[in-house]
Amino acid sequence: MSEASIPKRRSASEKKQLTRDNWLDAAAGEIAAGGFGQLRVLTLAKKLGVTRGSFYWHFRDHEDLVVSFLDRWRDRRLHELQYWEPKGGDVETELRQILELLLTDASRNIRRLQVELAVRDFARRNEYAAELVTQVDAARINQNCTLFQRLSSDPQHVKDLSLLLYVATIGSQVVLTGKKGDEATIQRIEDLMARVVLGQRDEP
Amino acid sequence: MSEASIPKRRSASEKKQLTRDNWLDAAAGEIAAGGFGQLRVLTLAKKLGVTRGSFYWHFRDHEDLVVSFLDRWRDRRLHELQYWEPKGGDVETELRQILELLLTDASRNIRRLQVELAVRDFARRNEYAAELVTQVDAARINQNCTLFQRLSSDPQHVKDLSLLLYVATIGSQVVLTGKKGDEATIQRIEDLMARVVLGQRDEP
DNA sequence: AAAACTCCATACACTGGTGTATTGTTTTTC
DNA sequence: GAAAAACAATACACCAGTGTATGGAGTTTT
Repeated sequence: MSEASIPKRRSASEKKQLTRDNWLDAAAGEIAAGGFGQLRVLTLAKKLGVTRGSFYWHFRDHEDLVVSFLDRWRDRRLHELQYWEPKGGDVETELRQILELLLTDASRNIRRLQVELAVRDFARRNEYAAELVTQVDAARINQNCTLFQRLSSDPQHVKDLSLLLYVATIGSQVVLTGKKGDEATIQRIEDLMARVVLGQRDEP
Repeated sequence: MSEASIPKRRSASEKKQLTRDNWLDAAAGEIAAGGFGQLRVLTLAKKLGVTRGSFYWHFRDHEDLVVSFLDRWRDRRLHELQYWEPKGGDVETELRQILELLLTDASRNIRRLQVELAVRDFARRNEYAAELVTQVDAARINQNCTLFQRLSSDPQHVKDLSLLLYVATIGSQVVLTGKKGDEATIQRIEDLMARVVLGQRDEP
């Protein structure tokens, strides 16, 4: 596999040849909608306007697709963390930024959220997926520690706070599944969370 | 057909006749292990030592099984709430009890937890399941409001606190998926959560 | 004890999905 | 511009699973 390959194909409905990534993108749609259990090669092919003959050229089999998808997901989730570096400012605004990123922004990108929940669910019965999810979780939790270090000097307390923030955001994403009043609710959680965390300023 | 050579009924083990609930219990196992997508009539029958002929006497079809299972789940989750009524005592011990119930206890009962997560996941692509989950969520969140009313006089703040506690517990259950060090981690979240909530005592 | 009811087995028709092999059609590359 | 490589269609063999029809075997009712 040489790099320097500029994918110049965009298949909407015209007859352009597909790439591995096109299949993975299509898979993302299916996974977001129905989870890994509903991921069908046949459906994907139909969606892409080709037959399964194409699929089995790009992928060894169904499992290859799943593993490739998971790998790409992990890589992207880890890579995007570098863009979330705190922009500076005082602790409160920085916290606000992170909260908005984790809660409000995340809840808007429903496709991405659906995929994440699907991966998480799949991880409960798939060793490999579980491993990747663990990596991503650890990286994300670790990410926020740098912020919380400015709130407390106790390293254990810092880790706990970061973890609490993380489980709260994940829980929000699981419970508030795109209903109507969820936007406002998430906003309230965000506010409360900020209040709660700032109330934890060094007092062990 | 020669005269009875192989004992047909309860051939391997002394089996009484099955009831609808037996099938639902078996379904719970499958759902906990693989989610609703992996729920197979054939597998269930094999597990129960019978053939599908039995199933189609107890249930109209596969969907009937799913709906029945969901209904039973909802009923049980709503019903059990009445046993979680606060036993009295001061606010702190009461909060401790609830936290222990929601976090530590819940994480021990992994079968129950697996089913709940599976139902939640299924709810993302099934209207009916989504409706039931919403009911259960609302009931549980409402449950804790009575406690938090003793912490704050602002009804909105009470609801927010209850919601935060709830999403944090759900998030914990999703993230901490039965790994090794999770017991201790959950304990720490429990402590921190208590600290955080008590720190929210009426301060407008 | 015969009838009736309850529960389960067997056999069959059918659907939807995977994977493989072979051939056909585009693009690259030389 | 022809050979080679990349991509896709077609046909096939082959499951795994659902649902139905029907015929039992056990149990209860009359």
